Amino acid sequence: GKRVNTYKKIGQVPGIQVGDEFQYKTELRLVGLHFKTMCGIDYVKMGDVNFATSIVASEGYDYDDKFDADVVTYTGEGGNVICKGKKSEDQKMVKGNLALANSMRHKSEVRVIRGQERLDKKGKRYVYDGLYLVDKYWSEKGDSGKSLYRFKLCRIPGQPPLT
Amino acid sequence: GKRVNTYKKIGQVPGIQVGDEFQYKTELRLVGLHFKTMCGIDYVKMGDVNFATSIVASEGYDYDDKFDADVVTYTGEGGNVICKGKKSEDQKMVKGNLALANSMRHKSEVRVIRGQERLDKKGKRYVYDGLYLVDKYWSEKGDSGKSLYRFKLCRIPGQPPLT
DNA sequence: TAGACGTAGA
DNA sequence: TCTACGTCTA
Repeated sequence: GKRVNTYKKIGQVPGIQVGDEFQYKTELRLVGLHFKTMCGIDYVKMGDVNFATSIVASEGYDYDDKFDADVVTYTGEGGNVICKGKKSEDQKMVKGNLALANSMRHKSEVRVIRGQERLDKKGKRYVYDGLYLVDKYWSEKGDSGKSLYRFKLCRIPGQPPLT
Repeated sequence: GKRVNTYKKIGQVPGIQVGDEFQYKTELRLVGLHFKTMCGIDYVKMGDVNFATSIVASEGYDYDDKFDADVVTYTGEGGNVICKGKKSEDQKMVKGNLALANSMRHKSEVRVIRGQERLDKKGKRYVYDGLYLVDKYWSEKGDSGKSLYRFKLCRIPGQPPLT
């Protein structure tokens, strides 16, 4: 079985290879890839600053993330509707969004896990795509009229090819 | 590793022993004990009738379930508040509640999984307690003033003792 | 589309 | 207490 990594860290995870697949988000925690059950951006505090450790990006979902060869365009977190009748809000540069911005500034590696819709459309599976660097980010208006963040991540060369 | 059971069935699950522990609710699905990620009552249709396959009962939680030696008193599902401002409602004899009532009438076995709060209070773990029969159920007023169902389940004799 | 005994962290 | 790219069935 896979080795269990309980320590949240930046960069490569021992025993995990590019292309490894997982059936549930909780498995990502068991192996040490991504410790947040429901959040797309995980991060850890180094000194006084939060750095992103990993993101879970999903194809063909509401978030409009894009996978283009070795470039991922990822939508920030926050601003979503919880209760019917409430409006969505502008995303803020806090928590996971701030951690990704910090990772860009310090050129800190970010693990990318790709959530793939299953063919039977029953849930997702998760594939480890390797290490990326945040190249830039910007804010734009979403379909709701509220602003959201986009992060452009570029895959670090020299890793096994994507499957 | 554990054998993977993908077929939802009533009664004993191959390879699973009383006392087996699991860290996440999704693991219960992987081994075939309980297929619903968030619902406490799982069930399967036999002919025209839904029968309960399993319940996940939790100590020291809002639900006021009781574990007393070989008797479990379990609270039905439904009636909960989703949005702030909405009132809770009376529980209805549908879905999981109906399945448990059917299991009682037909003396059909129900697996009981016990959700235990961890000592560090970070989430729960799940222990398989074995097979039970529904002895009776009734409706009562909850703290909210709305009615809820209680199911009394009795452990079938001859199984390994509870840990 | 909504509803259900999920989980961890801020 | 609340949010957050959960996950399945009816």
